Amino acid sequence: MGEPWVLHVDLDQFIAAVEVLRRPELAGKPVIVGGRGDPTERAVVSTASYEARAYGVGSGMPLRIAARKVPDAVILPVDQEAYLQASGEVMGVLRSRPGAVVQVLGWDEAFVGVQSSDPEAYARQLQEAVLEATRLHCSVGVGDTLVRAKVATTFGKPAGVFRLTAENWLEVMGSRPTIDLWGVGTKVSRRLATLGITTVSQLAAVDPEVLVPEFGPKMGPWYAQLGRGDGSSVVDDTPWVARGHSRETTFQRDLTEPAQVDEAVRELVAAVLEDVSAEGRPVVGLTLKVRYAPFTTKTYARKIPETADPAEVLARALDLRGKIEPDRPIRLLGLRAEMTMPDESRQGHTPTRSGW
DNA sequence: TCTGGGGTCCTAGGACCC
DNA sequence: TCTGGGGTCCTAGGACCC
Repeated sequence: MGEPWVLHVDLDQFIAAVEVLRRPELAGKPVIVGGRGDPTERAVVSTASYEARAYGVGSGMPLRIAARKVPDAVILPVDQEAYLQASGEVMGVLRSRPGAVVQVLGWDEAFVGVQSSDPEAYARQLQEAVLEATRLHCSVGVGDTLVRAKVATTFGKPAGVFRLTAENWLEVMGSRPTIDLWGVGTKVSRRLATLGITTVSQLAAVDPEVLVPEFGPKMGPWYAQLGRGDGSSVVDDTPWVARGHSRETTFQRDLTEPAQVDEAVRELVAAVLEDVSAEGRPVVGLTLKVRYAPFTTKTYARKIPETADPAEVLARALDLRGKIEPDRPIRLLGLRAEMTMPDESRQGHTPTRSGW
């Protein structure tokens, strides 16, 4: 049987790889996938192939900039259906592995809980199975906690296997900046730096209570634990149930007319309602997030009486829309509509931060 | 260079109740 | 007349991830 291990499986350049599979002539070329595939539009890069990354292109970069960096790149539109299909096949392979408990984290990654006396061998067999069934390569992190397995994958890329446990965590991660941790971004790493904490080993050594005044009672101790790589090692395969749904758009040209804003709200609300109704669940909360030019965000939120009636939800949303700066000129860059569903209707688990 | 779109969770502060 | 302190709910705003 062996001891319990957490494996973290991450597909290599997933979206670009799926595109190359159906267009073999793109193999070896710089491929960039983003937006509608038009670099003159406001959009960003979803994924770049390794060939394109060599030019300094990465996810999140404006498509316009990416196109300038790689003049002969092949730029393709995002095709969610195709990625969802491929993702489903990969997850199916993972679930068919002996003794595997699979917790899906996104299109292209999952935790796999196993009992094994040779987790590296298990990981390589898993890679071979995925490759044979889908022709996609993946990297695998092996760990004694979820956090360590997740971070380990970085060192396994591409197509490799890497193990991180309590034993080698500090040796491998100790001198690295805190931003390399899963859950620490630019803002938090900067705030940690003001406390004199810049490396993982410094974070690992800190008294959790010291972080409470800066980050609060939950997040403070959580960051200290993250520095040590500690935490849960339970892989939970309970089906995931969404807490809410949302839609967001960025306008190719800023909106300035109230009627345009009305129309945009109607469209977004209708789109979110489709997702919610597809699950047959009611709505209990509405949020409109407005991106005003130049780059300030405002949030307008309302609890509403539980309802599954689309007309009712739309009416409440239009009422909320009335709060969008009625008394000053409008310049809207983007808009997001969110709906939340009741907690009671959730049966599955959520991969919460505190549950890591 | 100028920043997508879909999610999750945490925190602060005000309102209200006892 | 002046005013404590705890609990809970709600709204707004942030931060992070893929």
